[in-house]
Amino acid sequence: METKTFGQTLKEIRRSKDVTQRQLAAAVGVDFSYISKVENDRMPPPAADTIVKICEKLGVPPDELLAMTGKMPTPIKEAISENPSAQQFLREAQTMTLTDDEWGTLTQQLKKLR
Amino acid sequence: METKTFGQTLKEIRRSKDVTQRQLAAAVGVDFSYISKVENDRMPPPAADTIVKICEKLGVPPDELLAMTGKMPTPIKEAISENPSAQQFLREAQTMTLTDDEWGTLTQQLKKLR
DNA sequence: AAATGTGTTGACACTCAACTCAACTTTATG
DNA sequence: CATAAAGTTGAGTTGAGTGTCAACACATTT
Repeated sequence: METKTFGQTLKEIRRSKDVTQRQLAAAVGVDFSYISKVENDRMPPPAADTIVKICEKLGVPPDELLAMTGKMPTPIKEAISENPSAQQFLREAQTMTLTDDEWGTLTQQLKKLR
Repeated sequence: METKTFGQTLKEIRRSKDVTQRQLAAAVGVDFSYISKVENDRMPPPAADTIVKICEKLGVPPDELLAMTGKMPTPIKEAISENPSAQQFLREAQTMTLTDDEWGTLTQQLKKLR
């Protein structure tokens, strides 16, 4: 399973939207040379919040790119940090080492809560 | 609700176990003066992994101290980072801004999975 | 009182992520 | 070809996090 890198993926999305590195960088608030390096995997992926901004400019949901990096946007991290119940949940979950399917089940049950 | 600080809590636990700052520091692998500062809240709480080591030496579960800091130990963070399904779950959870009770419910359902 | 054990403080150091800046090269356009 | 736009590269910067080191102070023991 040859998986695309973060940089390759970003480059493809950006090009498909006909956006230059400079345009993207300006919209996001970083230097364009940084975008170049990220796209060529000469630097690790940007901070989660920067990824979110990138996806906003490119008009795509951030989920795919975020998932590739294993990073979580600040709002989510804060929500967890401030919530002992959530932390408790995560510690339990980790000791159980859930499968993907099990996480899916939980996501379903999550939606049923409302 | 006057909440105890991290430093106060740590100091109490350490003293209750009759351990000196130097003993604790040596066991954990940090300078004893650092322990002093943390206990007096002159520095922010240590990294999550250091907190875990501290609790090991003191023979208490790390949950309480970890919860006070809103930090997550490396193993848990990695488990999430490597798992897109878990991230998906957390993003959903965050957009819903769950209550404590709802987190509790999920923790129950989590246990029922096995 | 001297020595030893314990705790406190101020200043400084080290690491890493996440970038920026300046110079250069490559590609597209008139 | 000339010019400009777009992309690449190496070196340096910045802030947050996580501590260290040396000096001192206080308490206890011998």
